[in-house]
Amino acid sequence: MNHEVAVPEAPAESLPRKRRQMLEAATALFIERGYGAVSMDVVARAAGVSKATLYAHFASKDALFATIIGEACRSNLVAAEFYPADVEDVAAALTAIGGRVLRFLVDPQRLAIFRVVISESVRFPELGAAFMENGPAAFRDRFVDWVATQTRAGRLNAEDPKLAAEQFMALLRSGIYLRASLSLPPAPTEAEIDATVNAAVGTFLKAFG
Amino acid sequence: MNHEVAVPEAPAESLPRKRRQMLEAATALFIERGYGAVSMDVVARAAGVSKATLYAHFASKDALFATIIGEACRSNLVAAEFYPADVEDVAAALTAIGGRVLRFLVDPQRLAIFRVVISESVRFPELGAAFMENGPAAFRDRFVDWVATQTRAGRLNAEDPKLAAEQFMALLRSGIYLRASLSLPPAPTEAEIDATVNAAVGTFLKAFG
DNA sequence: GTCTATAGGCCGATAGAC
DNA sequence: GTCTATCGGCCTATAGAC
Repeated sequence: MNHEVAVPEAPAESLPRKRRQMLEAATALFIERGYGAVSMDVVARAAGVSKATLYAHFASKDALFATIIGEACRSNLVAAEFYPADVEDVAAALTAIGGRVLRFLVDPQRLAIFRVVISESVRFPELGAAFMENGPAAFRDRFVDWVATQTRAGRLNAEDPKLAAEQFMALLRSGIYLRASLSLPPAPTEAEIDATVNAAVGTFLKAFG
Repeated sequence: MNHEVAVPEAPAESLPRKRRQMLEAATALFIERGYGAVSMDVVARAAGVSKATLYAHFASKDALFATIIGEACRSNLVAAEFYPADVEDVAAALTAIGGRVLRFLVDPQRLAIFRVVISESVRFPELGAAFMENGPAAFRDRFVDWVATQTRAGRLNAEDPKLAAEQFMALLRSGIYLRASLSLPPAPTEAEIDATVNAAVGTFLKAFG
């Protein structure tokens, strides 16, 4: 088995029909069941192609897996409009950002991706790196800038914006997130999510407000 | 495949020699490689027994896995002597507790158990429950009591001790823990661990001191 | 490029001797 | 209880026709 499989840098565009079918089927299956529980037979059947066709496009199961999960690690939490420099109420802004992030984190599909990445990161080191780079680190870098901006504007007081940003992200993961990660019912309710975000904002502002 | 496999409540004592060999070999293998990557042939060979003997003791691979990982989820972080009621310096006490917890969390073997549990929790729901109950929840319950005690003594000011305890645990997992969970080098250094604990204690005390 | 068919191996689990 | 030997199935990957 060859584990030196690169994770592609950017998503492909306007793929041929069959290739798109294979990627979509494999993405759903790998995210739902993980690496070991998905066979190339099942991927091929779900995509409506033969196994030989699958192997014509992807050199191995490893390559297919790394391609797909690496792509699935990308998030949409870094769009600039989520982090306005001028805010009237910093608590409300933090609550909005935190709510967006935590709802993203506890989304069942995102949790499934997280489970797959964390469990295969030992065998596919580039997977953990791609996840970190495109997910948590990308968000953190954007959020660090926002915290620094608010500190310069006198609305926050974070000596070390990077530390403050990491701690805010950590506070969002308190309580319900671990339970959701471990697939434990009940699923987080909207009320729980809001309460967790509000508590995180409260503690963050006592420390850095 | 039968997924309704119970996780045992207590560790067995004075096991027959071969049974102990099987349990030890299987524990190491499952923790290191996960469920899918370990075969019963390999377990039997590592334990120095035949596969038939393995199946004489454990009804299926599922049963063996649930037995072993459920047992491995137990932690030793709840011993009463770690949480003295009378403390001179609450910051120092928090730092001691936090250091113990975070060093426990980033220990390579514990991280490996966490990876296995989180990835198999979908297929083995009782595994996630056993992990939560014997690990994070057991520690949290003990720590909640300590926070409540310190609040009554006037050394902390936590209106909601459970929330405060959850947030302290979350703050400990900020920064280095996610990186370590994803198997990303470099491994956390002692200095990083201490800095993370100190930062968690600082933020916690600003909010609840 | 895409198919059918299959090679070759490892899997979980069991039969039967002792 | 423990062993050797093996079953039937599914796995990754490929050969060869079109």
